[in-house]
Amino acid sequence: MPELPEVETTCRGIAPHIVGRTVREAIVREPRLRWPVPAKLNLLMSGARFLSVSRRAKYCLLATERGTLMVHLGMSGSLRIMPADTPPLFHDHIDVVLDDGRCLRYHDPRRFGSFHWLESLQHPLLDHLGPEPLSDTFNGAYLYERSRGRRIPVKQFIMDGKVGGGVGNIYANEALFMAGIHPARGAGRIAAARYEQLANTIKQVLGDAIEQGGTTLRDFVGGDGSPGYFAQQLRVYGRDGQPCRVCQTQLKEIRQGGRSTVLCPQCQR
DNA sequence: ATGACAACCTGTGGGC
DNA sequence: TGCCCACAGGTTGTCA
Repeated sequence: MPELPEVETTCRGIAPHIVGRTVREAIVREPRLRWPVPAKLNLLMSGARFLSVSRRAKYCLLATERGTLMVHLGMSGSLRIMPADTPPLFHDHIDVVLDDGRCLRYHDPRRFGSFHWLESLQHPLLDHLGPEPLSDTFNGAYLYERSRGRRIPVKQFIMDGKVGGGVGNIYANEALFMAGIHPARGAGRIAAARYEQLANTIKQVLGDAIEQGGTTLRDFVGGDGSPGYFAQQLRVYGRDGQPCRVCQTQLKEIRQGGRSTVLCPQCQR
C-alpha cells in the first residue's frame, strides 16, 4: 500500500495528535512483523513524550526525549489515531496509548511492516538509503552519475533504496511516463538531460500525490482514517489496456523484477 | 559490485 | 457456488 506520499500523509496526519503527548503504555498484540517488535517496547516507551514526527524514505520517525520509534508500513500497514477504548479489529497489532485517552493504532494484515526503537538516529536500515527524492541532492546530475555502468532497467534503478530513498512502484511508473522514458531502458544508457527530466517528474508526481493525500488503491488511509485521492490522477499505473491519456495508444503491461510496469509504447522510448 | 530471484504473509479477484 | 492460482503499495537476504 504505502509509498512515500502515503507515508508522508500518515506522518502529517498523526503529528498534531501525538507531539507533546506522553505515552501511557504500548500494547503489542502481535510482535511478528517484518522483524520482531522489541519485547520491551512497553518498558521503553511508557512515560516518554513525543517531540516530533518526521520521515526518512518510507520510515516514520516518531521522536521522544528518550529515543525514536521507527515505523515502516510495509505493503499493507497503517497508523491511525483513535480513542484508546476502540475495540481492536483483526490485524490491529499494536497500540501506543497516549495520555489523552487516545491511541496510535497500527494495523497491518500482511505484517511486512516493522517497529524499531532507536536510541540514536542511527540504524543499519537507514544507513545505506539514498537521498530523499524531494531533496535538492536528488537531481539529474546525481542520477546520471549513479547510473553510469549500470545495466539494470531504469525503473528498477530508481526504485532501488540505495539510489533514492523510497520511490515505489506506482510513482516510478508515473514518473517514467511523464519523462517519456521507457522503463526497460538500461539505466546506464540514458543521457544526462533525460535524467534531469526524470528527477523533475519524480519530484512532481510525489509532490502532487502528497497534496492529494496519497493514493488509495484498496485500503490506504491516512492518520485520520481518510483515503487519498491521487488514484484518479494516475496516468499509467493500473491502466493496462486503456488508452494513453496523451496519444490514445493502448497502454501495455510488462513485468520487471516481479513488479508490474505499465507504459505507453508510443510516448516512452 | 551487480543483478536475478526467493522469501516474508494475508487478502482478493479472476478463471474454470 | 467453490476452488486454486496469480498477484498486490516493500524490502532484505542469498546466490551466481
